[in-house]
Amino acid sequence: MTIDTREKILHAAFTVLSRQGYENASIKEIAEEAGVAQGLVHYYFKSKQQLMLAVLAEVCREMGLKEFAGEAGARAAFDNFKVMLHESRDTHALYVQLIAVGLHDKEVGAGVLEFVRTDRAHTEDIARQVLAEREISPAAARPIAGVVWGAILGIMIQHLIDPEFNADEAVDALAAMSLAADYPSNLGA
Amino acid sequence: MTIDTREKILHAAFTVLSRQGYENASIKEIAEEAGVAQGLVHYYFKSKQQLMLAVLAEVCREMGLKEFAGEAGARAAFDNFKVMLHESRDTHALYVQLIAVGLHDKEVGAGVLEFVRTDRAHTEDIARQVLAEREISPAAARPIAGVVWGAILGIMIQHLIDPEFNADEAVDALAAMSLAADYPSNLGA
DNA sequence: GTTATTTGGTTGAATAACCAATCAATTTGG
DNA sequence: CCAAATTGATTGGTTATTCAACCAAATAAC
Repeated sequence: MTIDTREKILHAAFTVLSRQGYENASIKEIAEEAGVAQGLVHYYFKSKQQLMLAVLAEVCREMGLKEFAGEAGARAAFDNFKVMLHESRDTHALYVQLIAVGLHDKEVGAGVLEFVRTDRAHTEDIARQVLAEREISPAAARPIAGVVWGAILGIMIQHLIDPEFNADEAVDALAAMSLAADYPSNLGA
Repeated sequence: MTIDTREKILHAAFTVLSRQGYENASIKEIAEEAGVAQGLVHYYFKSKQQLMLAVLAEVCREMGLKEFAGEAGARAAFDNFKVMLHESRDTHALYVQLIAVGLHDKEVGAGVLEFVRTDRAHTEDIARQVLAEREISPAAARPIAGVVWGAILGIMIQHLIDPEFNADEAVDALAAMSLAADYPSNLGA
């Protein structure tokens, strides 16, 4: 039974962190959740911060990028996001947590930044394709990606915070707004 | 010299929190920053959580709502946000911090939620006015507010995280997208 | 007008709990 | 038999919170 112990600890860390938040998550509790002695956590991760970075990598992987292309792809991506909103609540909560930690922790911040840039670049690609399909200058792709990616994050956060927030209709509105026929006419000047 | 001591502590808490983040901000350090004995902090705020709530109120006040109305007001609000992005960096960082804390702290979460709802409702008002000016059904105001408010938060976060992110162009794009002439034709069904 | 007394503000040391990290000892598996 | 994996007690430090003592100024008593 070689169920990777490291994996077990990592998963326990994920669970405890998303349940209790960063500041009340102790190594002791993570070890307990994993059903393992305290010392073992430091055997696999030399510091709590290293463990955090490993969890961050795991979170990024779980939110990982599927491939979408063109306007049809954009619509598929929005639909996919609607599903994720309900299925990956814990992952999203942990993600927001890590963004906050990253604001004051250099290493975590660097990891978060890298993921954000990659993900936003992916959004920008799709935007560029949509613009190309409509034979519009691709100059607007970057600002649009900033808006759309930001709106997705913002909707995710509202969905986490507010049980009455209707995330689905917001995503639909975002899709409509970002795929409206003529919106970029006054953009990319 | 009756400079309100409570105020002094509150301000010190704001400073230390936005400088070091929630999890490394100790009462001791806040007291030092305020130039005051440790015990005094608990004299004015019976627990660290109470202090957090007071700081949250202060943060909400500083991000507080100016009044805007109609499409002209919407444009003014976007411009105002562009200024705030650069002037209120600390406040915004602390805000994100508190959102994350609120995910696992009931009281802070309630405070954050209240502010979010108020602020989003304000956005919804403006949206409704813009729709009215164009004689379009106001049904779309709520989802649009979810998107625009979320995008603002998302842009704020990107601006905090990524020094190379061009927040101004993103805000301009958001303004263009949300004020485009015909975007809501397929919304509010 | 000059002592007491009370009050609210302030101090810093003490408490008790908790934490990440270390490490010597033990177990397990090849 | 050895090396890797695992244990749990220990260490050194930090934390929020409590508390008895102290101070200054205001109020009351004489």
